[in-house]
Amino acid sequence: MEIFDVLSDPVRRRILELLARGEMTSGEVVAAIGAEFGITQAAVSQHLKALRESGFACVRADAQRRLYSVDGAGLRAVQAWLAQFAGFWQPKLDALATEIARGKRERRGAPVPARKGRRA
Amino acid sequence: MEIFDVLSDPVRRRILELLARGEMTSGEVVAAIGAEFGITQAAVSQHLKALRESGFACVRADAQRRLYSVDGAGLRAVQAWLAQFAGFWQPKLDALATEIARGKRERRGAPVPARKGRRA
DNA sequence: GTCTTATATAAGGTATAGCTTATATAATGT
DNA sequence: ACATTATATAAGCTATACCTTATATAAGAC
Repeated sequence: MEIFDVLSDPVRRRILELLARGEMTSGEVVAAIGAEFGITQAAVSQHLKALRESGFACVRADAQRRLYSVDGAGLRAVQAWLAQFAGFWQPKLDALATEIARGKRERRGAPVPARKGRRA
Repeated sequence: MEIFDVLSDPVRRRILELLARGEMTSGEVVAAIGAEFGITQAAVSQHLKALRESGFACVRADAQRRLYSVDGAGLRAVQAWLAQFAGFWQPKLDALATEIARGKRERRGAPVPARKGRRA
C-alpha cells in the first residue's frame, strides 16, 4: 500500500499516534483501538500489517508477543513530499524550524536561552 | 473530504505539484493531467473540487476561466499532524530546519554564508 | 501432548471513491 | 439571439478498502 493511502485511514493514524508514545504489543493496540473504534482484533492486525509494509511501523518478536513501534521511514517519505511545498506554509514552518532548533539544543544538553518576549 | 483522503489520490497529488509552479486554469490542469493519466475533464474537475473543499487549492474567476492555485491551509494541516512525530525522523528534519533558515535569510535579502565543507 | 494465549491470515460482504457519459451553467464571440 | 468555449454537476458503473467471522500459526502453561 502506498504511504498516503496508509495515512488516509483514521484508525491507522491513531495507531501511529499511540506507537509514538512508545512500543506496544499487538494486543495493547487491539485493546486501545478496539475501545476507541469498536473493531475486531483481525481488523487491527490488518492495519498493523499495512503500517508495517509501508514503513510506518516495525515489529520485533518477544515470545508470542509482537512489539510494534514507529518506523521513521514512512513519515520521512511524507515529509519529503510535503517539503516541495514549503513555500506555501512558510510562516508556520519558520515556527517549526525554531522548534526543531530548540529540540536540537536540548538533545545536545545545552541550556535553552530564556525567551524575553514575543518574536516575529 | 478529509485532508489525508485528499492526498491519498495520485492524481490530486500531481495536480498540487503542478499548481505549486504557479496558477493554472482548470483547462490547463485538464490538459496536463489528461495527458498523464488519461482521464476526462469531468474527472479532473471532480478532483479540483476535492482540493478546493479541503483547503489544498483555491480558485479565482477570470471571465469563464477558473484560475487554481495552491492553498497552504491543507498542507499546513498535514504538516501539523506530522509534526508530532518529529522525533522519529529527526536527522532529516534538522536538515529541513537548516533549509528553512537558509530560505528565511534569502527572503530577508541577507547573504547566505558560503559552505566550506561537510557538516554533521 | 493438550489447553490457552497472542497474533496473523483467509474468505466474503458492503460501502464508497473514482471513473465514465451526458447535461447544466455561464461567459464570449459573431 | 445563437454558437462556442470553459467549467461544473448528475447519474450510474466498477473496483477496492475495510470490516466481519472463521481458521491457521506458534509460543507458553500445565
